[in-house]
Amino acid sequence: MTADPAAPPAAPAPQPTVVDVLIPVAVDTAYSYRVPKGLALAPGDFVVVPLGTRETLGVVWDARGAGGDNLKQVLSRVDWPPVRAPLRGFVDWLAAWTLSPRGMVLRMAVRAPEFAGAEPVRFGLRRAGPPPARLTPARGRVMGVFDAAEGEAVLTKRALAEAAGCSPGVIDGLVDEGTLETVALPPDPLPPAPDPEAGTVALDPAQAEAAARLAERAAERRFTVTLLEGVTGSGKTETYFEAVAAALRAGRQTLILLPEIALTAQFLDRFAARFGTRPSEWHSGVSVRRRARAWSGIASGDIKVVAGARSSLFLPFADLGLIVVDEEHEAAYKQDDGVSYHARDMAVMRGRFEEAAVVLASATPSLETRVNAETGRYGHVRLDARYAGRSLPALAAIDLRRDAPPRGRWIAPKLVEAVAETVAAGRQALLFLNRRGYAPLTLCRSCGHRFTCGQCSAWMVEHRFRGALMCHHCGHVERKPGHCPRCGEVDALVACGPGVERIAEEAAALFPDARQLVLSSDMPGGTERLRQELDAVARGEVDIVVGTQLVAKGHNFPNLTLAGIIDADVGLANGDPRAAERTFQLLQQVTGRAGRGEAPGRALIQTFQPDHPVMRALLTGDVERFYRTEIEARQQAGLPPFGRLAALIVSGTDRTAVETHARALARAAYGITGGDPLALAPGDAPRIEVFGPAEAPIAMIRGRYRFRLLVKAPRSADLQGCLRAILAAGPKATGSLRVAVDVEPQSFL
DNA sequence: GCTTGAGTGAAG
DNA sequence: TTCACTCAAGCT
Repeated sequence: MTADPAAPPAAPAPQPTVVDVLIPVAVDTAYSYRVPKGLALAPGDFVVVPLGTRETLGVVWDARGAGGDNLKQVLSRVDWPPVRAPLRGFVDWLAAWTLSPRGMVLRMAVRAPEFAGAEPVRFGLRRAGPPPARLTPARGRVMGVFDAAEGEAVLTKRALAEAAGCSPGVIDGLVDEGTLETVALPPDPLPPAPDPEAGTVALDPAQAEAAARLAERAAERRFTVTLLEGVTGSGKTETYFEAVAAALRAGRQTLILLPEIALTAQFLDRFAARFGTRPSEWHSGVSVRRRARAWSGIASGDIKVVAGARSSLFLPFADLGLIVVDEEHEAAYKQDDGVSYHARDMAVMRGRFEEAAVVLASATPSLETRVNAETGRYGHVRLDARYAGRSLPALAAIDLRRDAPPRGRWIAPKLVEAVAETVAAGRQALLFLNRRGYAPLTLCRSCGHRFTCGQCSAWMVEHRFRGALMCHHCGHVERKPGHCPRCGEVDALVACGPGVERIAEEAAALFPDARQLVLSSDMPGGTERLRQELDAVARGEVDIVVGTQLVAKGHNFPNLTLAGIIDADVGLANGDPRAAERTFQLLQQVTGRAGRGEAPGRALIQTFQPDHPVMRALLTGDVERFYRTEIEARQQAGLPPFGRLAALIVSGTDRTAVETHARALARAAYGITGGDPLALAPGDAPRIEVFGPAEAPIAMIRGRYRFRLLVKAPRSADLQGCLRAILAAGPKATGSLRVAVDVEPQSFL
């Protein structure tokens, strides 16, 4: 990091002799340090301070005048752009809201510059002396590369080795002989800034009007939140791009938040088509070097648009004018480990601190956001028709009580027929089932033994590709045995029920000539491979896609005309108060994948409950009625956004310890809130209530037992204060036991 | 989060 | 006695 344009001019104000420095570790209070004579420090400055035996990076949080004699001294000031007041305010607020130590929140904001400080200089090679005395064939090829290049060529070692078809060792040898020399390469120039006038996109009148309203918000220098609600394929992205253009024209920066998996080449290319260049990317797949460069570019204000995953919320924007949260209903925006926060809600607050416009975009908004839009807390812009006159897919249910597939098969005859027609027409078909693995249950035909997880008693799911049985609850894996562990019978194990792998097997047998791809989050290769495969589907390299929920996320497959839902009832019965909302959102997104190109699409939904409100809403398109019912149910239950909800999570490796601790914590909570765990009054009760152990079953997640105590409060209650009091009064967690707080998404305004 | 120092227990 | 490990406290 070099020059610092954002730094305040040499302060005329009296220099503080003591500063409070927040350190990116798990402490909540900023520590006071003495300022050495001659060092000018202002709030937001990065500094190096002694902490215990080590030295650590910190940020000046407050510059109070004087005081304290036996304080340690600030070691030095680090020449990076300071953390601006809006980001400092955001860090403080987020820490208070999530009840996390402020240092931990700061950590999320300063993890990147640690890379920046270590940014390595890259070296190149150029010709410096006479050819070597001993000219081997490999050396000759290296010299040939320089001969072929014009003028003073400077090449990286890797590029040179590749061009010459030799190993890097050959090049090192030439450097030793003095034929070549290493020179520092200038840093890559930043990519050109996005140009709001670069691409012309034809918007239809409805889109143009919506775009104008969003652009107006983005051009203002004030905090607003607007819900952009548009059916899948209505051109939401192109519409909010106009808000991005407005922010660019106003000279301010934009952050586009996307669920990690939606950050594909496809999205970046759409952006490039409109703005002439790709946005800066920010997610876990971006290399350290590129992150470091992005961080400084964002801090200096040179980078105007960032497309990123939830961690990009903490980037040091110099002048943030617009935050877009795409697919705002996505559960992936919720961070569960470490500081637990909901990125959509935090985006709203970041916007508030930055005086920026916030746009929440979704085809199926979350209930919280929908209610906030209806009550006028958020603006509401709607796109009701598909772009360019394209129609929504034709939807039909396949009633599994009447039109069931033959025994041992899962794809109903009607759906088989539809897939055959689709593939024959040169189009793509999607078979969707939200269940990973081959079969959710394995049992012994001879003795009836069910394979359950030894750690948490959930069913073990067979994964045939891997030859393993897996517990989706706690991650426990074991090899699939050849015989029954109870009665010893050989070859008696049967797989019950379908998973995506089994559907893929069935589809492969039914359509042997079709090119098929299975997409599931547990497939090897990680997110990078997944991104590539999604792009391959978009390019039409696959006829039949068999996938779990990740195929629903923000992808445009122009040649996909059929969506078949294998089992629409999955997830409706699992006791989660959001089950219906989640299922509706998921199925709406999946069916919406069909017919986004020129050819019309259709969706077939296999279900045992065609009369369920979720199915009715999907089939009739009467979304309003569905939302109405769900919102009323929330209101009745006093759940967000009508009430406030948090969970105290007790976790540990010892089941009994977790249970006793949770009970003790619950007792402390009852003492403070006066709640009765077994007689919960619904609605806006005047006191905070705790759902006790009786209602909160113990779960096992990633090898740890976990107990959730739900704390419910009316909107007006001081939930954070109450949680703090409970934590202070409750027993102290020790050893592997941990107590975390999870504040559920809701509205702040 | 990280370091440190106390405490524990098994091997030497 | 020594090493290897876990655990809890404190860091300005």
